[in-house]
Amino acid sequence: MVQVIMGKHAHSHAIDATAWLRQNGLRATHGRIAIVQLLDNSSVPLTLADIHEKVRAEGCDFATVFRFISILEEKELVQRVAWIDGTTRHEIRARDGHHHHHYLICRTCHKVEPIDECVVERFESQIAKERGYAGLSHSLQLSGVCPACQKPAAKTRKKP
Amino acid sequence: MVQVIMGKHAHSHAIDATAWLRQNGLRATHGRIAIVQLLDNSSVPLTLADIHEKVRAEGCDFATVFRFISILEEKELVQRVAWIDGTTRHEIRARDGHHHHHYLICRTCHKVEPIDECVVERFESQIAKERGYAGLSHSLQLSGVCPACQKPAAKTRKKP
DNA sequence: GTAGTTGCAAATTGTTTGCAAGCCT
DNA sequence: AGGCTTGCAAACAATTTGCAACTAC
Repeated sequence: MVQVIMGKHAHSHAIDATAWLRQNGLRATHGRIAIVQLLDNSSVPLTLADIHEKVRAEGCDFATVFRFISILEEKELVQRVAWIDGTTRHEIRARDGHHHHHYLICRTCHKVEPIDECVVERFESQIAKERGYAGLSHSLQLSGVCPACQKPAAKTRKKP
Repeated sequence: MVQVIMGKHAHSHAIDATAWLRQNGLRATHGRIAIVQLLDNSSVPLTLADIHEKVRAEGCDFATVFRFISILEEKELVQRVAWIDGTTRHEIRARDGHHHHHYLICRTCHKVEPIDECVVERFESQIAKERGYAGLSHSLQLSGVCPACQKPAAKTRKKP
């Protein structure tokens, strides 16, 4: 699991998961609705295990999480993120009023803070022009040791 | 495996792997020397499988690669990189005359080009100051479709 | 000599698939 | 009703560990 510090873009208005699914040509089942709501409410990318842990209460199997996330990624509604700790995570694509952002991760307690600014965008267009690449996208993660974990007997410390 | 375009920083002078190991308090065994030389010569991060493939000829087992890379990462001599395709890769940390760089990856043919400039560095110190993080490092990858792959019958195209 | 390191193989963990039963439209 | 979706369990793949033999110092 992942500790989260809510960024400015945490939003109180959940999307209507059922409508969203139908709009995208997907059947609205109990488990899928739970998964979509979870992704929509999370300000950080989640692993399949994270998602399963939260929706198993609804009787939603791991295989369902796996297959449904695969479908969402094929349709490019969800994006796969290679996390610095080697896990593969998944986040819903930017919706209205959300722009994409990056993450600051504590190497000790694994806390994740979203970073709103994106310094890379201008650089990206420059590279596109100089090297002739099309459809550029990027992935940026910063990691370091957070203030709490810099104190000797930090209580937040976790396993590698 | 990974296709590589050599960047300006490809270097002909290999480091003395044995000396480097001893300087860092590590025993210089046959397998370790081969692994260090390989990492030192590569201009892109490698997976454990990539490394094993190259050093198995020296009779070096996968478990040795796994454990030795873990040791190097604990000592922060090697850095782990979450690659865009979900694989975990490893690269030796910047040495004299090498500054760290980032990568531009073609989503079609998987070609990797190093990028020398780093736009993130100034931003990094700003974040360190604002949020009190120590020992910041970052990982940035750009991906897109290279000029060759934008042509209809691109011969360089590869499997996803 | 001795502590650290290795190869081998097994254990563990994570990912993916097949299939009969169930649910959405 | 009918096809898409699910849960379960098994298959497959990747990562990690135990241990006796070996090697560097």
